[in-house]
Parts: sequence; structure tokens; C-alpha cells
Amino acid sequence: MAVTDILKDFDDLTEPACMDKILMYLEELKEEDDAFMELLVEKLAREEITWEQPWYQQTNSVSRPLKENNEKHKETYKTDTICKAENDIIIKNWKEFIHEYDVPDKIICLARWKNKVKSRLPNTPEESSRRFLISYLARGLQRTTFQVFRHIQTYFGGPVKGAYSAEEEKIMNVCFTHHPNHAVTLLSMVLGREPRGIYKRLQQLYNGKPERKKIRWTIPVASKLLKLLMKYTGLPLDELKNKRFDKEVWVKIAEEFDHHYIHIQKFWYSSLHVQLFVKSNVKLNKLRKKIFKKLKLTSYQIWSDIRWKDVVQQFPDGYTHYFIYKISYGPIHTKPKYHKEPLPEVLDYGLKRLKHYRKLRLRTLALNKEGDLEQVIYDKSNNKS
DNA sequence: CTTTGTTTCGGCTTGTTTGG
DNA sequence: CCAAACAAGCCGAAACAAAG
Repeated sequence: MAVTDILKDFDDLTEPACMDKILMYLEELKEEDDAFMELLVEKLAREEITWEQPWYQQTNSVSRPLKENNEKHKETYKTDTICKAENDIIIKNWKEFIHEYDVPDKIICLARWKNKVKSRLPNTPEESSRRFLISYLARGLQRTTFQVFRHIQTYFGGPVKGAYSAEEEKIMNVCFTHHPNHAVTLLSMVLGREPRGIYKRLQQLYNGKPERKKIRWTIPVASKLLKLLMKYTGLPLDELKNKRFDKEVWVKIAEEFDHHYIHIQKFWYSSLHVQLFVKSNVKLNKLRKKIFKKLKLTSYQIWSDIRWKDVVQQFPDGYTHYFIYKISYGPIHTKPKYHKEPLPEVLDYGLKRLKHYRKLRLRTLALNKEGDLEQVIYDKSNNKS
């Protein structure tokens, strides 16, 4: 049965039978996972790791992060998000594994299975089998087994992404009313989604959705923000560059705007910061072209591999990663499946679209004698980007 | 009290929609 | 089309639970 069909025969979602139907579906999944685990234990209980492992994979716990004592080790592991190339290695290792041990091709069972009823001691058959398998999948990666395990849980255990469908909303509502205490883990399994988004839905149910508000960021409003930021940090303008501020600072500022701090913070990093600290006359399309050209020379395979914080390092002082991301996203986001397509194709698409873009320049701002923001006007001779 | 696995959740980051 | 907000995703760490 498909998830979307669970509630198709019910008109009245308050009927307890709805919940029963969902629980039955959950049971099916659990049985599938348990059967998979049983098989795994059967095959792996006596297996030992024979291959060379870097120190950071020699832990006996895959479900907890490595404790930091890497000072004495020369080799280090990567800490950023696992990229496409690394994911491909995991899949390659998985294919090898299922072939070598004759196990069904159901990595989702590994991702979903939770040790709830068995002993959690590390040398118990379930845990040692799981550790063997994760170590196998981590071969050739500069990652801890914990990172690989978490990646498998999120990537393969929550494959459904994007906005929730109406059917999913129905299922969530039924679980929230009948099983509020276990709704999140239950729904995460049933819907095949990351738990975090489901938590947020549950919280919204209790606390309500905040009303929609909008600020128009005119120069005077931006002036107000800048003054408040200087006031609450006690720093002069030029020391605000590339700084992070405590959340308290943002919250205090947000109160004076009567707006959620997250939006104010975002405006600072994505717009105002750049307008204040980039000191030249920039043609936005020329900048976009430069970004795309640079990205073409990297080894990123797909759009989401791009590490914007690294990319921004190649640009002059004053830019922020979020700004670079934002202006790059514009031209490419209309390409269908831009997430999955090879990056060079996506970039070419973007470069082509740039030709139809309006020719805008980055507006830059500076404080005037009165302490207010004012637009900096560049003349044509000062035409450098 | 320690170890380990799971759940919860804050704080962003990334992706998408909305409304002028 | 763009600016801004909203929505979902990701990461890490703390809280919680179960067992030694």
C-alpha cells in the first residue's frame, strides 16, 4: 500500500479507525526493517573488520559523534555536508556489500531501523552488525562512521522532500490528535521525511502561526537598523564587517522593528552588509558571470555541492556568502531539476539567461555627516567591478 | 554515575512562494 | 521581475531513556 492511500477511504478524519490504519502501515514498515536487521545479524554477527581503518572510524559507536581528541592525530576528517561524490562512494560500497553478502537492496531499512527493544550494548549482535555495515559503507571516505550513519539516516531514511502534500497534511493531523507524544517519530517513518519539519508543524499546532508581516527596507529604515546595530554592539561601522552577533543583539533590535529577528538578520547579511562594505561600482550581471565562471572551474558536481562560504573567499572583502548565493540563484532556479543536473549545464543555463536580465548595479551606501545612510553615486570614470 | 542509542530542538542555511 | 517572507532541510548538542 502507498502512503498516500492510507486515508483514502475515510471522509471523517476524527474516526479512531484512521489512526489504526496509520499504525497498521507503520507496523508493516517496522516488520520490514526488523526482517532486514535479522538477516543482517545472521550474515554479520561473526564478521570482523579486516580492512585498514583511519583512527576516526575506529569507534565502537556509530550513533554518537566522535569525541574530540584528534590533537594527537595528523589525519583529520571533513566536517562539511557530505557531497554528491561522497554519496556516490557510499552507494558504490552499498552495492558491493549487498552483492558480497547477498542482502536485499533496501538501504532504507538500515536508515529507519531503531534500536528500541534490543540491548544497546555495543557488542550485542544488532549493534555490532550495524557497526560493521556502516564501517563498510564508510570505506574510502574521509568521514567518521557517525557522519556516515547520520547521512544514511537523513538521506535514505527521509527521501521525501519539498512541500507537504494534502494527503500528508491529513496524516499528520490524525497523528497529532491521536498520538501527540510519539507523533514525530511515527510520522517521520510513515511519511519518509526528516523529523525536524514535523516538529515545526506540531509546534505551530500548539502555538499558532505568526502572522505574515513585511518590511520595506528603504534607506531610512536601513539607517535605523545600522544605528541600532552599532548601539547594541558598541562597535563603529567598520568593525561590523564580517562579524557575527549574539542572538540577544538581534532580538533587541527586532523588538524595535516589531519583526522577527531572523528576517532582520537575513537582511543584514544578504543585502546591507554588502551595500556598506563593498567599495566599488559593481555591475551585478558581470559579477554573476564571474561567479558562474569560477564555479565552472571547481569540482562541485551538482548545485547543492556548492559551499558558498568557500566561494565567497574568492571575492573581495565585503561580500557575504548569502549574497553570492542569492544573486546566483536568480538566473538558474527556473531550470527544471537544477538540483540534480550536472553543475556545468546549470551554469551554462544561467549564463544564457543573464543576457535577458536587467542591467543593474549594486547600490552602495555610506554614512553621511548627519550619521544617516546615503547612496554612494559613482561616476562613469570610476567604472570598475 | 557511565555509556550508548534515541528524541528533541535551537540556530542557522537552503529552497520556494508571495505580492508589489 | 525583484524583495522579502515563508517553508523545509541540515547540523550539532542537550535532554531523555535504558542498561551496566
